[in-house]
Amino acid sequence: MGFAETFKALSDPVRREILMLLKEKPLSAGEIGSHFEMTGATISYHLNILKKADLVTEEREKNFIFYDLNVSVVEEVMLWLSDLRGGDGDEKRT
Amino acid sequence: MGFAETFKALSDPVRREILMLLKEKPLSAGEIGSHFEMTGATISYHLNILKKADLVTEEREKNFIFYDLNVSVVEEVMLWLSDLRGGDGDEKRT
DNA sequence: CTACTATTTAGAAAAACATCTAATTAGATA
DNA sequence: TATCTAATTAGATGTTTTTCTAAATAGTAG
Repeated sequence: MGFAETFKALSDPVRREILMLLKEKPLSAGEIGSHFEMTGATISYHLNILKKADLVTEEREKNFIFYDLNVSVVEEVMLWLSDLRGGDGDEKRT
Repeated sequence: MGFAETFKALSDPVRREILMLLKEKPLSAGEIGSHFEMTGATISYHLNILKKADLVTEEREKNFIFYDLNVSVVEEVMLWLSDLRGGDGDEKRT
């Protein structure tokens, strides 16, 4: 997978907002798009980046494609940060 | 501060490696540079981005400038991710 | 099969980024 | 003060990113 891709994906405000929307429930590309002042093509571009980073999954249903947050990758990032922070849980002892 | 700056800073592999080096102990710009195949100017550029994102602090000592990891910002990012993941700790109940 | 709807792909253009070399600053020491 | 060392700033350049419009795909429904 690679943290490069993941952090790159997380580094854009639009993509972070998309993820926050998906936190509530899966949404179609169109529904996601309606939250932004951007063309569908641009939304598609961002969704593709999120998909490549494995931060979202997609599922086709009828004429729509629903996107959903992939929590496990979010947790991997948290682990990386946890490692960076030092130790990996609640540091208490010397 | 803004997550935009922070995630952008984290999105580069060189900068992530710098942070990992600083996790162990504070280092001078020169010491950091010696870990990479890059000019000092480029390292300085990256350090500046990390500094603007508040991910590192700097401290002058004699002729050197020592950089250190700022753990508290790392923790803020973890909180954001935690929120994204849903709930904020160990989800257990329905 | 045709037409409609949802979404993606292609190509272009502007802005941001990462890197280099050369020049500059700031502090330390002779 | 002159010079040496550590690091930053300036300016240039090639690459990547974000965004758009227009065209293509894919699946639905008549």
